[in-house]
Amino acid sequence: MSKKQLIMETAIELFATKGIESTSVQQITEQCGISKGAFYLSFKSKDELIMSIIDYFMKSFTIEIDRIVNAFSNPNDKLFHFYLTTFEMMKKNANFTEVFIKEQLHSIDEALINKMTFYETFITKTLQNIILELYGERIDQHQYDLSYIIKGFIGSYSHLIMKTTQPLNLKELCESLVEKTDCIAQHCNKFFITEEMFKQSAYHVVEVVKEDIINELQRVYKNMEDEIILDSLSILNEQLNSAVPRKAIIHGMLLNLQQESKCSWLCFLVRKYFNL
Amino acid sequence: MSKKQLIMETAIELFATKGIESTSVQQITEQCGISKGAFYLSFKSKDELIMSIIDYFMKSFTIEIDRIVNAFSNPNDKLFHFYLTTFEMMKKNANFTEVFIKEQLHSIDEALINKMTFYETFITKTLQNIILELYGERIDQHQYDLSYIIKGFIGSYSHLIMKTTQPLNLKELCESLVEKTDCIAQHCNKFFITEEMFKQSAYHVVEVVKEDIINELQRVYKNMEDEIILDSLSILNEQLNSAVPRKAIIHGMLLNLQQESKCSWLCFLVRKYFNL
DNA sequence: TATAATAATGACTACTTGGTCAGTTGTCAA
DNA sequence: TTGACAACTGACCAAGTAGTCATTATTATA
Repeated sequence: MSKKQLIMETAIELFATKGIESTSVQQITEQCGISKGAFYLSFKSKDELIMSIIDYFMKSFTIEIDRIVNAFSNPNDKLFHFYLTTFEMMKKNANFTEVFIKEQLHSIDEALINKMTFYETFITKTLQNIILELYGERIDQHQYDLSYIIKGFIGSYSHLIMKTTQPLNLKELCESLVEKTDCIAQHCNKFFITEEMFKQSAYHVVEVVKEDIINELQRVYKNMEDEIILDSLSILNEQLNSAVPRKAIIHGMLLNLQQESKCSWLCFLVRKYFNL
Repeated sequence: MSKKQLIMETAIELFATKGIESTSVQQITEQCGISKGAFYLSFKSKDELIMSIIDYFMKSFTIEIDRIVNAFSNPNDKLFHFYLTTFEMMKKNANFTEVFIKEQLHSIDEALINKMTFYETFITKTLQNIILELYGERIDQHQYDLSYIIKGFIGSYSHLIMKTTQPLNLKELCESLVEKTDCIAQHCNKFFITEEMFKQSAYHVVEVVKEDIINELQRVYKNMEDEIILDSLSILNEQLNSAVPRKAIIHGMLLNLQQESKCSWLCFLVRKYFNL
């Protein structure tokens, strides 16, 4: 395990029990068994550590949701696995989830807020797509309420998951939630949230821009050694800067890269950018 | 406005924007236009201030929920007003709600945790009673899921209420939520939360004990001047310590006291204690 | 083995925090 | 006008904070 990872994991543990503000860098380094100076070799500030942790988990979560939703064609399965993946990720990263639920992070860097908006918007968008696929025209203006209701289910039951020590049958839970979602979509007539309200409160238009991809590409490039991976990254870079990018080449390069977990986020961005 | 109230209100405002931990006593006193010393005349520590704020709002909320639910006999109205009162209280105390949502308060005094448990349990119990009155036998084991679902609705839509600046028709929202609650209660078959799971995670048996009432009574007594109120408190005290308390007398004293808002919590405790 | 390069240390600084307390101010009855 | 009392002040303290940097240890290379 790299020093960076050690610090992040230790920090999450401490954050979860004592809160972010009340955990000092000193305590983190003591728990890690390293010196204070060593900490500042990995992160240039405490804020950067916090940012990194949040960014890391939000990326994993976003990638995983995207992967699992695309893995199923039946919209019913999509909804089921949207629930299931969410709960599983929360349970797997219980410590982080706890921190995240507890501290809605005031202030902190504006860059982080923008990133968070991106992640949140993407997940909301994914959920909206599932709802529309599932219920289509029929649902009409109900779709925005449904989105809130689904998030309400997740919020409420996630508390249960975090609290309980006994093992839970998450699949059973998700099946019951799909039933309940269906039930509301089929039988309810009164809606409250209008399109305008929804967009104002939850739906920021966030586009992947070429610059983000190039940045991520350069970041990844530095940490790679395998020749095919490096070459794939170069070719991808050429295609990105080309006036007429060829989708087949990009597609192939993504297949090359998807073996490497460090490239997941890059692949995600590229797929969204080219609608692949 | 008393100095105590000034400090509390100023603190809530600052807490809401910067977070509890990041707000210093210095900043609070500066904003109030008082000295640091003056702060410590009203509160013996920052923690006590935090405790007082939370306690104050949770008391108000608990009393209000209890009042409004008892004001209606039709269980459908009860559920509607449970939703409505919750949202209205949240909106009215938006700043506090924000702090409360954002910071799930790690550590802090054990006494506070016990108090919170009491408030939460009482509200959960109230909600369970409404559910049982509404759906009775029919609902059977679904009742625990329903409780989680209702709380999920509240959690999710409260975010909307806090975010949006435009005025919302809360009654319309609550009607739609009652419809959705009904819908799930009537049509869904799959339940997830068992009685055991529910009790373990959310339902602590909390009894009002005589000692709590006596403490509250003495606290209130010191701050009163009206003769009838003072006498009513004395009589209530006698009845509490009597071997055979007479409900009619207690009932009458509560009627005397209920004019005085400072006695609300005392009245609430007494009513729960004697099942009035 | 000698040398260069990198990794890691922890005493240190500059600053903020919650909390105290000797002293000042204001009030009001005698 | 006096004096007693409470309300209030803010310099001060000990403890803790994030972050730095001269120094030392470790490793890789020649």
